[in-house]
Amino acid sequence: MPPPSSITVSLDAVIVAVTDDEPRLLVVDDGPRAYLPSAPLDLAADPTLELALRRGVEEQTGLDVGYVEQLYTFGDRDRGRGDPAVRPLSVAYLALVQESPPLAGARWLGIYDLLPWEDQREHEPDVVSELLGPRLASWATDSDRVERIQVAFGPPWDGIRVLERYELLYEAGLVHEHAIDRGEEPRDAVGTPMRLDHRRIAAAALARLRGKLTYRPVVFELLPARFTLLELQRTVEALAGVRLHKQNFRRLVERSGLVEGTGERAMAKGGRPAELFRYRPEVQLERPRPGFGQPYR
Amino acid sequence: MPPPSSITVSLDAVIVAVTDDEPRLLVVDDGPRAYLPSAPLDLAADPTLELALRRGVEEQTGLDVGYVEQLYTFGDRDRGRGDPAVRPLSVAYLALVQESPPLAGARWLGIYDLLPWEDQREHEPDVVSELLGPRLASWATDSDRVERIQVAFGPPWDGIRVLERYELLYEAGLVHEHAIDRGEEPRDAVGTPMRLDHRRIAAAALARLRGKLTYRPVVFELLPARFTLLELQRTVEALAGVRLHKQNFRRLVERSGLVEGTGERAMAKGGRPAELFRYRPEVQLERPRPGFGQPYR
DNA sequence: GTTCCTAATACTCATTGTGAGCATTATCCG
DNA sequence: CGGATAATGCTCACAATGAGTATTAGGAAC
Repeated sequence: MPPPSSITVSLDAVIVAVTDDEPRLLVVDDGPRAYLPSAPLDLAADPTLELALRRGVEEQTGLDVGYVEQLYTFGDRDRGRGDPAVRPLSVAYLALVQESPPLAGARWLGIYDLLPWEDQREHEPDVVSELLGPRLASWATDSDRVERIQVAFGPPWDGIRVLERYELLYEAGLVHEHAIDRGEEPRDAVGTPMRLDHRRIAAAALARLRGKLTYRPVVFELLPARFTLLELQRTVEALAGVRLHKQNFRRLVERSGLVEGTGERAMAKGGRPAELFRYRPEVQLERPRPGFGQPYR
Repeated sequence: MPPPSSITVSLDAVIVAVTDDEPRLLVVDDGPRAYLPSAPLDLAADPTLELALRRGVEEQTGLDVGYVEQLYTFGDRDRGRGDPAVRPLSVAYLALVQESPPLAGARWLGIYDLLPWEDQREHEPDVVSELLGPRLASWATDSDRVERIQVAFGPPWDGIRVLERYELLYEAGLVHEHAIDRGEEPRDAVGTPMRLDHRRIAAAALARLRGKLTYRPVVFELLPARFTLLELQRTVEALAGVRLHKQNFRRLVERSGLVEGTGERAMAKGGRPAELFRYRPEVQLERPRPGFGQPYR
């Protein structure tokens, strides 16, 4: 097999929304496994990488994404399974939107369908301890593996280590891509697989998002202009993958200056009606790193 | 001018060390302005991007870098000034090392020579308020600019917004690259310029490093195996660009579990001899985000 | 219209963490 | 021996955090 003789650059987008307290990302169907919206870099048409991405996403999904940030560039030799004469380079972006119906061919897919172990909001049927725990334990044949598992999966659980966890599960053969990449028959594994390394890219995106949440007011990109504090909390929880203590969350949010009450109240759905709040962009002028820094258990 | 017909991918490295309480980066001299060590991606020889980078750095500077992490990919049309038929794509990496003498042609350059306004450790001749303040003020002709300046330069000062500040100064014409990029004669501007957009890349690296400092034990990559708490503090201060309260810093560090005392003491240089400490990697097994989270004024 | 149910909001409280200093101790240099 | 210079120890007021308990306001069931 000759070495690759040319490079292709594609822009791949992890477009995230949170609906019904579930974080989702936009995928495109083609064949057995979904993939991320993607655009080849058009040297003539695209003055910047970000514009190339926006154009591609628009064409492929009909979405006009607002907040966009570059995530990571993937370019390892073994990442593709396509033409060996071409080396695919993928510049991945993270975009945040509010969910809207996409063009035919595209659809929203729950991030925790891809990465079920990342959802630690409910303790009951914990994928980690029930399913992965035993299998990881039997894979952990040396102290290095034992330690990596402990760092990645805790305790203490560190929400930000999404990519570390995915890569560990890949190595341990507990995600389908492991088998697929080596042409084997996929055996029992966890979560919905995607094409190529797109699930890894999604993991990188979730990691970045969880990190950013703590020091930049990015959640508001995912929320409507007005929202209740509980909606805000549920959205943060959905992304962080953990439950928060309601009263303490409210306390923090209110004194953080991130939001301000409008006098209006939301129609009650089951209980006392809540006040509607809106994001206060001026917070950026007042505090150094406005965000939802860690816990609030 | 025809559109570019081919893509070149280069790997650029921001290699950082801290010596004499000054953060430095490794640059290569060639012509009037220095540039970052860089390697073209060799499709045949390099299985992964990171390996390509390591190979390139080795060849160009003789350095074997340890800690490496991908930073950002730059690929905008206007970033080069070279052959218009080629679109340069640069995948930038951040590497952390302890300073050692490089090959001829390469040398260490103080990061705050590049970005003087980022050093807020001494208040006296503050580049921001003295020099940049007035010039930015006269550039701030609309409320959007006023606000961006306020967010970027504070108060409150946010150490992490390095890139924002550089880009603002670029737009305001206060760094040499602004003039150079448009073929004008460089007029009065601040800091040592670099080739192409390499100073911007350095700014991105410093931003990343400052962020990472707060939640991962990366400083220890820059320190010898044994160090005093003051050396640790000075290194953190050098990177963060701010002074910290000594006793409080010690308190935090000691109870963080990041380090442990060896019984040894450093030879005194002026005062009571300090105990030598070493990094405790096990901290990763115990605490979720071990680092030097924010202030400690 | 009472009674329940559910969620929003208000408050309390013990504990820990932070920002600022003062005090004491150990070496080196004259 | 008397500074000068750091390293270390300790205190203190105040803010932030983790966990609860208590109260209030609508909608729906009876």
